[in-house]
Amino acid sequence: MFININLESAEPIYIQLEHQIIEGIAKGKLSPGDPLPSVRSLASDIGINLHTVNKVYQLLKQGGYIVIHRQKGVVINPDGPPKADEEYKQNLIASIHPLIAASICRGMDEEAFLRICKEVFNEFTEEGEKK
Amino acid sequence: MFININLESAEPIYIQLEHQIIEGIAKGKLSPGDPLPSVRSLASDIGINLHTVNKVYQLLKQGGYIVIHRQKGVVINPDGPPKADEEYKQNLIASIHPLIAASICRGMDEEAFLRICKEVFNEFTEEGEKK
DNA sequence: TATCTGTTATAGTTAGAATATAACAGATAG
DNA sequence: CTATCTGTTATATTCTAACTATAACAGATA
Repeated sequence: MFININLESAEPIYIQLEHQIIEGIAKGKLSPGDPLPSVRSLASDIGINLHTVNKVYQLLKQGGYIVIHRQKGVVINPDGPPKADEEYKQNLIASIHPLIAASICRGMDEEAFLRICKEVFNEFTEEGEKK
Repeated sequence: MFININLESAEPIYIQLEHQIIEGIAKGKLSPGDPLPSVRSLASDIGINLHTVNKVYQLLKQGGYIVIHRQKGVVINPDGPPKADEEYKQNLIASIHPLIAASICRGMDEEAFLRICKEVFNEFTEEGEKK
């Protein structure tokens, strides 16, 4: 796997892991139908507890990113994650809100902020091409 | 004050308070030089502990949003917060990164994401006009 | 039968968040 | 001078989240 956990980070391990798997999907490193390691193997792989991995899998399942076949294993949702609905967008706005407020305070205008967003988008679409 | 804390939220009180003050600055409700309540009065105002308020003031001071005159009180930084530097932008990118990854997974394209950002920006610039 | 899967249960440690109470030093108003 | 305000520091406690550890269970598979 491409997982890289920073145990010193203030960001909880399970959040780091969740983000990296979601980013793996966004970049096309993980495609619908692809298998994910078992909770035990992934846990020993990155040197953490299996419960932490299980927690992440539950969150990803809840988010529609993965499907869990009880005794088969974990698979990236063959249908892909559900499309962004109104609830998702509201949460997204709530997350972006404080970032934009701080950026405005620090003298960034809309254009500068959007440029940064575009850069991040390019990072994903470019790496999607590579594969 | 315009502060509104949700004690039931999973988001820590001190984060909520910090965000709301920063948003107050971004919207022009708080202008450079404006005084902020003392840690004790604001704490009793919103029904929380003075140490929680003090923690927020320390964070805001560290971020350059406010200036603390030991026995006078707390004031919005007369020079305004420092401009966004490279470090700030890197942190901003790190914060936006997982949001964009999740949005891509959920079928949002760059245009849809930028539109939401623009909406949030309008919320600030519009309210800035009101004042 | 042995081994793998996710799942559940229980218990422990550690750290962060929030509160409570108290005290200190400098400034200010009476 | 005294009383009161300011931010600041210290100490202690409570509660929860995050993480780990060990064990067991049920279903599937080789």
